[in-house]
Amino acid sequence: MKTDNGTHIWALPITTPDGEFVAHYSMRGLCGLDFPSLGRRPNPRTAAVPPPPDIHRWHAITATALACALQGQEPEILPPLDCSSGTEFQRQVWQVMRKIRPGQTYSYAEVAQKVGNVKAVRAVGGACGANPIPVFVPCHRVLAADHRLGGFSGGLDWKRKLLAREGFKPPG
DNA sequence: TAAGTGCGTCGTT
DNA sequence: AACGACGCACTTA
Repeated sequence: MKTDNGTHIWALPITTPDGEFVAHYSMRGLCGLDFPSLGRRPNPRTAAVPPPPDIHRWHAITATALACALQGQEPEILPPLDCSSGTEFQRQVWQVMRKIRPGQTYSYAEVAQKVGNVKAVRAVGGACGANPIPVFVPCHRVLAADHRLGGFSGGLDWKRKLLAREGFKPPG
């Protein structure tokens, strides 16, 4: 597969107890993660170009890290993350999210404050939705100010599930 | 309390 | 110029 700028992207599956995720890699690192699709499963054999050794190595790390994260634990090591698809603002937001520990949550407003633009609350929501690497860039730990869930591009069920596995207690 | 409306504000397309 | 994974103030029931 290729992107518009001609860069190769490799898609490799990861089987977990929660279904088959798909990890996407550029030469720079992990650049995307898809939740299990309930539809037809992708065929990993359709890659036109065989993945370079680096990517095999990263993929092994990703698989381990994902298994760990799905149990609510913080992975010891991650593959390099390629966030180059994002704008400057989005990368700032994603960077802030990466500092949120499992079970800890921020509000969209708090993230906006962390990036130094308290008024960009709604834009933060947009940046969360544009996050290409959910789970590892934990946008599921960003909630509405009233502690409701807000949204989740992967589906609110996943947001609930990920938070629950981290021990987060939703307000009664 | 709960639910609904209106609006400011910002980044992205 | 239009649209949101927001947040707040402010009605209504």
